[in-house]
Amino acid sequence: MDVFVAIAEPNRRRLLDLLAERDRTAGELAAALPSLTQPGVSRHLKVLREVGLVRSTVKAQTRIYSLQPERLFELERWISRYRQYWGQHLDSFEEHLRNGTARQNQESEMSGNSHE
Amino acid sequence: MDVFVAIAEPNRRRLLDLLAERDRTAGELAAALPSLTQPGVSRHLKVLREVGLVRSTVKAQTRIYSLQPERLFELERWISRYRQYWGQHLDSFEEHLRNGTARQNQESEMSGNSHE
DNA sequence: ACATTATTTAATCATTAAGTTATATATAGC
DNA sequence: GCTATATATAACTTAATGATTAAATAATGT
Repeated sequence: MDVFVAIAEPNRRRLLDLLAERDRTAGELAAALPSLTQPGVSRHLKVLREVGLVRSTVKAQTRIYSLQPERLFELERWISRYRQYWGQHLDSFEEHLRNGTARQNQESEMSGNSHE
Repeated sequence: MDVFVAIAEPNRRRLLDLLAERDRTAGELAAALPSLTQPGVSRHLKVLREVGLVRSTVKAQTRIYSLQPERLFELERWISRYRQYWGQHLDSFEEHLRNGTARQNQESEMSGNSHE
């Protein structure tokens, strides 16, 4: 699995966000995601470990997880190409986003000029 | 499907990259991804359309695709939180990435200090 | 109207992902 | 050594993804 797939899962993004604040034990992380069972969280943590986005160290019976942000840079590098599109007028862009967020599937297809 | 899942697929990232250069017809895009069949590319384009990352307009029998970068801003907003981690020393960070890219699964688990 | 070109949609199949419960592992404290 | 606690792994099920081939749709040129 690669970084892009790893962060596609919202629970895993949430886990990373929590670890960006501070290190936490697996138990704390599991408790922070009440929509999942403990083994479920553990499996997401395993994915994050395997992809190199987090690291864990054993402390007594607990495992302390910490963020390993290096590989997020791949994402940064990819998105940087598109930064030109907002870059300048960030504010109006964010507003545009907020307005346009409703109409998803526009299927514009405004048809050519053949029969009119 | 959301933006994060949409860009998790490498062919779809490639399609966006191609459209970042310039508008292209569906045929040109299909030809640019020789590892996929034409219907396969068409389906990826459909995903990108539905998620709002591209738009298509009919021109004669061809469909011209163009990038619709707005929704990529969601990704930008998420990653921006992590930008603090490289931000300053970008160069050394990229090098670190290059070096560390081999050892993926570190499973550090350096075990506690109980039996030593 | 017919053949051709460009593209999408449908049907199908294999693979992968994610969730669940039950179980295993490992450490701590008595 | 036994029990409790913390966490991971296994086994299993279900759902989603992506690829393929075949067929449908739409516009063009004759």
